[in-house]
Amino acid sequence: MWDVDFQSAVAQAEVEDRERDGAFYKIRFAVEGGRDVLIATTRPELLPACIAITAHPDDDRYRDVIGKNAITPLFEAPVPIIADEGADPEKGTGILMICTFGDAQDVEWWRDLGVPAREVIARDGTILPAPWGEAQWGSTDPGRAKTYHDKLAGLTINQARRTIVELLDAAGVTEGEPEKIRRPVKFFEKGDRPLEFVVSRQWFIPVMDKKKELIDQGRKIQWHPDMFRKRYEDWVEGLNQDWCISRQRYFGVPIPVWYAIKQDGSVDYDTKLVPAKENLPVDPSEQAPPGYDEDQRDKPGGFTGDPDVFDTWATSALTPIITSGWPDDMDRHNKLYPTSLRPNAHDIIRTWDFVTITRSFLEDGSIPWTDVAISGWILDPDRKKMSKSKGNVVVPTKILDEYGSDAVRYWSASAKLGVDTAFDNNVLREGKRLVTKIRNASKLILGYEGQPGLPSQALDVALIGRLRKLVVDATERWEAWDHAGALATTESWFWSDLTDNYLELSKARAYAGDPSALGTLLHSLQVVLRLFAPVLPYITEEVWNTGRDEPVSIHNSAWPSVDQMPDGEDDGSFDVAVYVLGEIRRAKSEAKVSIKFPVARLEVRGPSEKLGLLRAVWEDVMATGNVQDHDFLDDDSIDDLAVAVVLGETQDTPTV
RNA sequence: GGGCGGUUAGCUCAGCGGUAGAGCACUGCGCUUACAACGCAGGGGUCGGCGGUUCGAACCCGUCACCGCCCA
Repeated sequence: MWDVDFQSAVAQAEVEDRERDGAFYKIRFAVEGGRDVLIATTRPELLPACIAITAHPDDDRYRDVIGKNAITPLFEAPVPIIADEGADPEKGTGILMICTFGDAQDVEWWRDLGVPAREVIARDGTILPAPWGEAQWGSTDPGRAKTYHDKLAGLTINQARRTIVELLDAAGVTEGEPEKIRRPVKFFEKGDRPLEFVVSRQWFIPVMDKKKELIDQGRKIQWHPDMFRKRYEDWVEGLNQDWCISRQRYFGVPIPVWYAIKQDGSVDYDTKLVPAKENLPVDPSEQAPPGYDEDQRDKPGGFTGDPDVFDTWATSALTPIITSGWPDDMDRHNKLYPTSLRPNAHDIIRTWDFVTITRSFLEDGSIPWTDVAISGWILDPDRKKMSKSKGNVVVPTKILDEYGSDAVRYWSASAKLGVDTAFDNNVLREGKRLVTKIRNASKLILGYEGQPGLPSQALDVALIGRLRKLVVDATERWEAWDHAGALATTESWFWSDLTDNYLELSKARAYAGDPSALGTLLHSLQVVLRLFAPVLPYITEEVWNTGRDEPVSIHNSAWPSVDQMPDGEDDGSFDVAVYVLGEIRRAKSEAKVSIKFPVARLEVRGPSEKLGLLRAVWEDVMATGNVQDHDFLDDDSIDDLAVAVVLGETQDTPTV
């Protein structure tokens, strides 16, 4: 496939289908022996390249003409009418022309039928002149064919289409108005002109015969999420061309091949001159092949260099092999390869992932990575794909300046692997908020004075128990490739358990220098900082080193493990404390008084078991709620604690 | 046309068999000595529709609709 604008071949992986308006033109072909047929085509300008006509074998309308010859209008070329299941009876008139080269299907037919090639489209996208009457250009009236063809030669494809339709109309062989249709047209993914099939010399890596092996290679790799492995397999399964690796571009790695030039001055492409492996890399436009001198370049009996370069993908595909030291440091290579992780979005599975897997397989049968992590796209707020040309993109430097680097990392880490997410400034704000919260909470914890000890008080032991659960949970999520879940569970514990509740409940004791409270606070901070560290590297590093004489990076510290933590078990006292404190807070909120407002008397009624838990943490609840007097009433007839809050005298009557 | 995702509070998204969640937005209160770029409290959802399995379904199965992606 050839891009007229880029003047280069492109590979299947770089091609995308785009819906475009088109039309079926209906053209009448005479059939030898009487009747005629009306073929439908979207590309009438390819009529001179018509080499056969085909209809579905089960299509009764055309069964009688299969095997006969038809005559192309204007050019009077006899072409065979063949039956092929690739012809869709539902489309157009059900009978169509096969040309060199309209599309991939045409190329296939051309190969299968072994009919001559009639090349009409030049590499610059114009119509080539044709030697009607000679070898492959058979016609019952070469003079007439040439006359028509001359009117087309040199025109662009679009001009030629208009011109030939006029000529056909004038000849009275079209029928009715063209039928408007939408149909997919192949484009180079970075181009904006339809691709053409042209005849050119290119280098290919055979992959069509290795589909099974390449799918097997994909199965040796862990895909996260696994559904994207299927995406890869579908792509390999659907390949219909070998991998075209040569490009006609200014830059790139030169293809290290020369060709001999015959005595008559023509290039002998069958005599390839290849450099010795140890002499690579080689630039055939600068260097001469073995056994030749530079002054023999482009001369009869001399040589010429291959002018092409490798496709970007063909060279990029070496990345995991090269970064691990190949071929100079094979010890390092053997140690580091296959590499562990390839992260990319789902749109380049067919490029990066495919070509790299293919390249490694061809090199030594290896896989390039053990794991592939496929991220979703960040869509614009209207859930449309971001694109530079549409301008609906996020400018990284702008959000980095506005929210900070940790907040941007928070935002990207919040998106679940493989899930497309609409861009939302609020997530960045949330990240920035979290960073601020971590800084403030750390300031409080590190600002306490006193000697930290092991957690011994009921509330402290319970918090450590909950922290142990968090460590297990977050670790499991990381190991399951769920970074978003690990972050969410860590953030939830930090915000809810630690700052909203424990920091408040522990204040009285912490300000008094209670070793159990101080030890619990410091340990909790050290653990939660390390859980946050992969996502928030800067704030965690900053806090980690606060007060240290010799900075030590948190990113070199060990991941938290429950084996390294103080004992602790959540016996339910934490929830009881939070519940009773919540009742006090609500009563004050409903009374529209400050959170500091004294509770004259608190009456708690409920099962003795829960009252027991409350008694264990009562000192903390009482101090936090500013409770002056209390009464606990055993009542095993109810399941939950019932809390009655009697507020003290107000100095100012609150307005309601 | 085939395949794969998605559809949960106004918005962005978690949850994926056991009493509906978070942040933002909204309402009320509160400058409480970590934090007003904040805190506390509160309102708001028959988890796209319809069937089925189950003691029990947002979650499993079937089907339809709509959105998106990949491939023809």
